Amino acid sequence: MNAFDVLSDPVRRRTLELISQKEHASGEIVAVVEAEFGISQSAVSQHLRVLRDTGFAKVRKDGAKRCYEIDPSGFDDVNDWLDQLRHFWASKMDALATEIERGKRSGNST
Amino acid sequence: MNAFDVLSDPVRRRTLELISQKEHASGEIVAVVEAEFGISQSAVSQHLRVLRDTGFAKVRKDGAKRCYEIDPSGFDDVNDWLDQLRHFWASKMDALATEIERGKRSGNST
DNA sequence: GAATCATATTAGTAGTGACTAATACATTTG
DNA sequence: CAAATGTATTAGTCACTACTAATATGATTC
Repeated sequence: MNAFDVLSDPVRRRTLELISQKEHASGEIVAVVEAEFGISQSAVSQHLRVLRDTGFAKVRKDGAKRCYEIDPSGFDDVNDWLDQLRHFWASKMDALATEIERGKRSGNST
Repeated sequence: MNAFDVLSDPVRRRTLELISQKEHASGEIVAVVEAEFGISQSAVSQHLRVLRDTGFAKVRKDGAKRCYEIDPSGFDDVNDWLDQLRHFWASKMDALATEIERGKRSGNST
């Protein structure tokens, strides 16, 4: 499964949101996702496996618990691809400057 | 279909690569994708529809031809989500500075 | 060491979406 | 207009993946 497929699942995106803020035990993730999506512990565990296997999450053992934290390396392919696209259209589209700058800066000196 | 689902398909990603560089007629896209992926005109047309419907591509009529160009607005959700995640882990992870700066130093939205 | 807690794995199922084949629609050309 | 070109749509099929239920594994507690 490639990086884009990983991010295409809403449960995995929510999980990444959680572990990007701070490390979370599997059980904590299960609690949140179970509440929000209504799926089982098993399902969450399978998603966590995907995140591990694809380099989006790292695990640490803490007794019987498994603590998950985000692993940015999983995003490399996605970032690279998006950057590549932006490179092309940024060099062509000017009327899009607003679009592109949106959310980055509120004033520029050009 | 949401933005992440759109990007999870390799044919659609390839199509976005093509039309991000310059406008292309449907037939040109079909030619490339048919060669690289071995799928039919119909399949490509269905992918183009998805890209239109989700704000990733804009179409212009040119006689019987349909010219597709990229529409950056489709990427907004993806960019926002990725930015949000980066915001959190950026405040925590330091060894990642390189990763984060890459793509920002050019002044583009990420 | 049995019971319990925390998580992972496995087998089987169902829904989604990507595909083909056929056809429709729209435009250009003879 | 008829034929040809260019693209879109539709119906049906198949593969994939997310899910549940059941079970396994592994750590903690009594």
